[in-house]
Amino acid sequence: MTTRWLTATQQKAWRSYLLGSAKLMERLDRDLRSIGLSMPEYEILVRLSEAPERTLRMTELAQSVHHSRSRLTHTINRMESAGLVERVSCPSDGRGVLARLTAKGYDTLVDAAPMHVAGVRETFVDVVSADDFATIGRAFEAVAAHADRIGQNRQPSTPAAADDALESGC
Amino acid sequence: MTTRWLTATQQKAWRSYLLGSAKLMERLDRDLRSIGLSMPEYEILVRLSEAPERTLRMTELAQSVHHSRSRLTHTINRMESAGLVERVSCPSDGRGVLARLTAKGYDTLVDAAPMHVAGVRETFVDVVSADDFATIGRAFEAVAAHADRIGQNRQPSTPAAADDALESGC
DNA sequence: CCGGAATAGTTGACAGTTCAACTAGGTTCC
DNA sequence: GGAACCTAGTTGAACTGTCAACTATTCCGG
Repeated sequence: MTTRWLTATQQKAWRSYLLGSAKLMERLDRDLRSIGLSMPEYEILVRLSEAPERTLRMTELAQSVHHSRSRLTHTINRMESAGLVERVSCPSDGRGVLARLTAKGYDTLVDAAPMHVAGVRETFVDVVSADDFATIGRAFEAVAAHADRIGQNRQPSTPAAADDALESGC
Repeated sequence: MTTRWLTATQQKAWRSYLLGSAKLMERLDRDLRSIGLSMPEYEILVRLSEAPERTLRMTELAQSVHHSRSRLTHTINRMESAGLVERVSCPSDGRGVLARLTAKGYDTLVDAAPMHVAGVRETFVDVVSADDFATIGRAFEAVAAHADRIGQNRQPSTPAAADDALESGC
């Protein structure tokens, strides 16, 4: 099968997306770093703050922020050293570990949230129209759902004979 | 000033965006990794392939893929060891270094591109409507442009007194 | 031209992520 | 009730990215 390359317009849109989202994340990360947090850590604080008892099983938390279990272990290690969370062993499952937000962790989130939300607004929400923002939300919801659907039984995506000349690599 | 939190709808859109784009990048990266490349490396190959002589100054290349100069140095080191690019000293500027795509680098790109483009389509372009995709392109173009504009003379974004209670950290 | 400032690129230490291997506690089923 | 298997979480090594410090060259004002 011959490759369906992106049109010039699609390619431009794709590159704008890559660039814009990189700059967006960069800015938000930089903001958070000024108070000693990173984006992934901030998201963990948010998820825990919303959970009953401000506590979640490691695996649930990992799924919720979409990290690997290993990555979460490392991150929680760092956050535990910083006193933001603590580990509690799970009463109902001997294998399980609960991550619980400490008071300090909660305070840190309360400190960080206004700045973070302001950053999200200033660099994103208030930069695009309300309609466009809603469209982005719907579109990426579909992207996430679709990724799950095909994520199951997927072949390694055709090792791909270079059956045609390079046209536009995106 | 009291924080303008995100509405529930905005928050949902924001989280969908975070999740969807994470899954998207994850998939594309995984595809490329099956032939020994990463997203950043792939983008470098593309930029070089499009440049006259398949050659760019390090700094131009860094700006083009939006990496720090340091990051580019490290990445080009790895790619040079892999034989994908080579360094040439710049004739017109004694400080300068040119990165040039090798034949092997070009072949690698020709191999990778069909799979990569197929991945971009399958997980993104063909998942959302053409209109939505165009909207995303325009929106993130604006985000990128705005980030540049405020990136210049920006105060560290108000260290922010926690002047109000936590409502929704995004 | 000479001295200071700016620019190009590299370096090495550190922080964060991934990956594969591992421990340990549950589940199933005969 | 125990063998085989599955799930939860951790570990450590390898890899990637960041940051601040450094070298080398060019630019610019006097």
